[in-house]
Amino acid sequence: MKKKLSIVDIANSLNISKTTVSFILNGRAQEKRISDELVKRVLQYVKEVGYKPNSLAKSLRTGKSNIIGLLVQDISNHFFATIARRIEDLAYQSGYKIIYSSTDNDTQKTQELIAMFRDRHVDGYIITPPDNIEEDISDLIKDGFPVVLFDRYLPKVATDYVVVDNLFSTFNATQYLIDKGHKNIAFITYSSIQTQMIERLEGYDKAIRQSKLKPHIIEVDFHATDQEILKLILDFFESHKDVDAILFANNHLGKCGLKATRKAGKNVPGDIALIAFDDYELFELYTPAVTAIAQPIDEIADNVIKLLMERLNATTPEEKNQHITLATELIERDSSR
Amino acid sequence: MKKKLSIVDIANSLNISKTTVSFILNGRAQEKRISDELVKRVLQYVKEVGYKPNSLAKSLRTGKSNIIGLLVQDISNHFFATIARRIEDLAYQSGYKIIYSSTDNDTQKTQELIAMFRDRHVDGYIITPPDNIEEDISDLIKDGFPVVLFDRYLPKVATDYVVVDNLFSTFNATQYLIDKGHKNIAFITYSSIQTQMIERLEGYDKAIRQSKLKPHIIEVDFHATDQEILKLILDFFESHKDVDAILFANNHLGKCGLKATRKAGKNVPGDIALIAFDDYELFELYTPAVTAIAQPIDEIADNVIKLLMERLNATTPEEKNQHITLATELIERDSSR
DNA sequence: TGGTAATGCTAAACAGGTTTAGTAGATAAT
DNA sequence: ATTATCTACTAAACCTGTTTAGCATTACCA
Repeated sequence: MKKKLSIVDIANSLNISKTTVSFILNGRAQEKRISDELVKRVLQYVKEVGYKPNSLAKSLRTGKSNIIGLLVQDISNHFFATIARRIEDLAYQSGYKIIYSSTDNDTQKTQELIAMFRDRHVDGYIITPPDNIEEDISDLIKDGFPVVLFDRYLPKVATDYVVVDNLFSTFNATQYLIDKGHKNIAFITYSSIQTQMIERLEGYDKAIRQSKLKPHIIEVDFHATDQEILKLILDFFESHKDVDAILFANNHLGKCGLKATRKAGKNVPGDIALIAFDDYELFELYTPAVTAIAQPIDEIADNVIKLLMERLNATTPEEKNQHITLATELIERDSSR
Repeated sequence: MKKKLSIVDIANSLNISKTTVSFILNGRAQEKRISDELVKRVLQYVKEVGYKPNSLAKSLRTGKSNIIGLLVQDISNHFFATIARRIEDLAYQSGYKIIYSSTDNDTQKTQELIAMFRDRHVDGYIITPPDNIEEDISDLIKDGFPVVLFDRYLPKVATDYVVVDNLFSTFNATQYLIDKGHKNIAFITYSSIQTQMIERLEGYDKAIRQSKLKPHIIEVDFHATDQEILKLILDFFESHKDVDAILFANNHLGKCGLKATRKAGKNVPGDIALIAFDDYELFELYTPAVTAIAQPIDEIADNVIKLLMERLNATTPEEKNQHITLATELIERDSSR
């Protein structure tokens, strides 16, 4: 176990001061009038012995870490995992590392994670906020940290965020079902006060109202198990034999819905048409293939990183917040024909 | 933006030395003979003002970070995402945080990530090693860092690891197909020198040989796109009309295989029986439901953390390595009946 | 009563960088 | 000749903790 080199070792070996080494390694040689000859000697030697500055010491002094904290609802969910993966790659290209963790939509856990990130001096935050986290996010912003939210936003907190046009997405999908002649269209969602869920409900509601149809809304508790969701849907089928189409508010509910329709022996789309929010590998291969509202995953990640990088590179704190709303795409497959 | 408190602020406010504060906060009060009365006062005050020690400074001095570095092949893959998620939860319970990143099976990227982890003073490593990473892992171990591998191992490097019984898994699945009367069983795998892939191939090969059947092996390049894999399989169908069963070496190949059989218009399991390695949500809902070799995801995560914690808590470096091999389960569904 | 031990606490060094303030010597300006 | 300016560096402070070594007191014992 060879001992790690420190900047002092480098300075001593070259008989110069560590200050000089530090200036050179941080590209401030010109500014500090270090001779080109010495700069060359130092860089050469540093490369030769493979010296890497200790980033803890660096962060301790500068307060910067080149690390971005990413908090997603659940990293084992395909939607978040894919976005996280792309954000990781993009950040890496800009010289930033990512630390990520899952919030589980749990406020307390999220608070602890934010505390840990602060403690670790992360330079910026990317968050899918759970409920009641407004104050913690506000504190971050007040203390000057760049924060970008995505998937949903906090109406009471002024931040940058990237979302999709949820209202139009479900409005459009519902209208599509209406145009196909469906009269009793149900909407299965989580009971949630998060913006994305509220907007999706509103989109459905708007289309239903416009056509003067009767709304059928099932709200599932966020903590319900798959079994419970399944039962809820089956019971709904039992009590609403006339329902001829269902729109699911996210991919997990969609998956449970597929199991339920199968279990109920319903013919899709003959007895009942289905549309899910969030496309999913499963949906293309399912029989029948499932129509889905696809979110632009790559674009979401690209814009999140873009906003964050702008803030990180800004010399003066930008007052104005940027809100990016991306379009979704209704991918028509057999389950709704 | 209120300035963060430091240990000096605490010490000054209480008119005592920061050494005392440090001892108390690290539970060394008894050992250092600090009076109970003072301990109480300090703890009370610290709690009151919400002081949290700066962990960068702490890590800088102690060399410990309470962070575990987790390197998986691809965090957007369901198998790894689920394991990562559980490892995160378990580590959290033991007071450790996780930093994770995807290796992409890319040796250079992995080397850079290991360097970054070292730099950040992570206390231990959990890795699914890519090819040619033996030296870097050996260096970690030589330098005294706890390292646990999973999913695969490095025959030339003495480490702890957690794997599944790959050989028996594919042997068993192949034998199962043979017992069902299949005569021309193909095995689709990646051309890989990684232990898990080699063992899976061996298991298939052993069963085929024992029954004196003819092996049909398709090796796909790791970097092949889904389109290329699809084409490869379709071409294989074209040139091997007699194949009546396929065993896929992992879940991704399984998914491509499903698309291919559908595209080729094959009847499953009538024309061809299918078994995939790694269970997958998709497989249960597919028509017909896909038989799969399920890995014990939770158990893998549990054992990985167990081994790592043992090393982290050990006072003397343990010489002996622990190798844990877990059983898989063949989940029989319609695609192989 | 003098020496040892225990008690309760602290000054200073340290980890490894960055940054501020400044210095010695050469050159230019007055 | 003296002062100002520039060049090329550097000493020391700083970031915020932990750890080592040690210093007054008081207590104990022969």
